[in-house]
Amino acid sequence: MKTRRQRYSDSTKRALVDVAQQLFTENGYTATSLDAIVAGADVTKGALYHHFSGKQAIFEAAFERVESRATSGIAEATDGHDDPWEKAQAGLRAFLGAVQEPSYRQIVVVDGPSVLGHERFREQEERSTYAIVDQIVRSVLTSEDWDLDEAMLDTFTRIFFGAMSAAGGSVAVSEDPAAAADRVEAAIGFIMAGLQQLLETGARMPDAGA
Amino acid sequence: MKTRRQRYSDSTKRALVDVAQQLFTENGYTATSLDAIVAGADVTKGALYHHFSGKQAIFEAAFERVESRATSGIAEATDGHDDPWEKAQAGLRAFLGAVQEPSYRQIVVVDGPSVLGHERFREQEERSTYAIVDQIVRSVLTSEDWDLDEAMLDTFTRIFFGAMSAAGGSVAVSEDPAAAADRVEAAIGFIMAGLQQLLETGARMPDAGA
DNA sequence: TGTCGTACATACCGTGAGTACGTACTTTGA
DNA sequence: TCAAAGTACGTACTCACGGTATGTACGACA
Repeated sequence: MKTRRQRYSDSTKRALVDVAQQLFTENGYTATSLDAIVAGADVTKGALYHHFSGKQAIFEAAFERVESRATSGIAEATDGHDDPWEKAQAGLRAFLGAVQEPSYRQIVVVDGPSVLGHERFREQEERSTYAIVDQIVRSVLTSEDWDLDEAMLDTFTRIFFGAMSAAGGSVAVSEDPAAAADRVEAAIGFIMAGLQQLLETGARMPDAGA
Repeated sequence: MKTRRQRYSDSTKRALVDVAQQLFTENGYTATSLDAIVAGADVTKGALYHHFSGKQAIFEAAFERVESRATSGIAEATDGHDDPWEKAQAGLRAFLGAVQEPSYRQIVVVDGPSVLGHERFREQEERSTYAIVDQIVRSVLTSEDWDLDEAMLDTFTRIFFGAMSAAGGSVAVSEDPAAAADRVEAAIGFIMAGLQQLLETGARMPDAGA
């Protein structure tokens, strides 16, 4: 049972993150001042510094919210598909959609690494969108007929995650995003099909541990 | 013929970029003050603002230098190979090496997008490392026996470029970079081999224009 | 009903990017 | 050769912004 005080508190905190997310999305991190955020939320710096330890902290709150929304969106899209291949298709489509959202592009892709730092950024990603991609890649590249060791599966996930992120970014700036997204889906589908075929024919990795 | 004044001028400018690159690499963009840069170069802010329009401009100078060094390093590695496949192997290896350099990781990968902005960042990349990757991908994925249209080749380049960047980043933070690099090379080689095999057997893209 | 902690507001400080202006030196033209 | 002009800086300052220190009102709880 939330007390009345807590409800007020929660609402101002939510208002702060709301405004922060919007301003960070529109102007980027450095061009967004705390004064603008507290003005937009109709509070003062005292309130902000009561709820957050500083600018980076409120950015991270917005970051987590955006990542979380993207993650649940993708998870929702993959649910209901049992076939790994269909699941991958649906996930890829949802991923490409999520990456095109302005908030995601600016807060996660552009400002995320520099504000949070590389390792903290990776931590955040690894327990959200990356985790989903990892799961999908594993289900598609794993079978009774062949096996890849753990390190190699990780490598493939990294590669596909990077490929999809970059592709998503190019889709977003394309003049015909729908067509670009179709091309990306086709290309990645093609790549996965080639991989499966190679694995089925029992091809060995080209000197993986040289 | 350079006048004496110009030589002095050039040397201070070079000194400024030298120090800037080092400090940006060590501390990141925002944590590097212009005062620290001019102190390291033994000049004053007047000198800096005479040569550069501001902090972003001197960052961009450092950025271009780092990108240029990476580009020439990769180009050097691919030269001398005539076979597209060997060229791709050498280029990939050089790319993975370049991405591991601290200056490249911090200035280009981490701070680049947020400081320069997404579109300006893309411009810079497109005329340096991206151009090389594009060339290599084209040479490997083009043959007399099959053809991909221009847009599809672009898509593949984007995908491979993103894959290699992400993979390079993970190689750099790995505890055994050499082994990680080997795995990445193997994985990408595997992907390319699968693609070639699919193309040779005349497989069509899975509904590319659906 | 008093007191204690929470949820803010207000006033202030320090840092750092950017600017205005001064100055020495060097090239250029008569 | 000597003034005039432009270049390559140095010095001193402003201002915006992140952060802090301190005050205060109000709900919870005894």
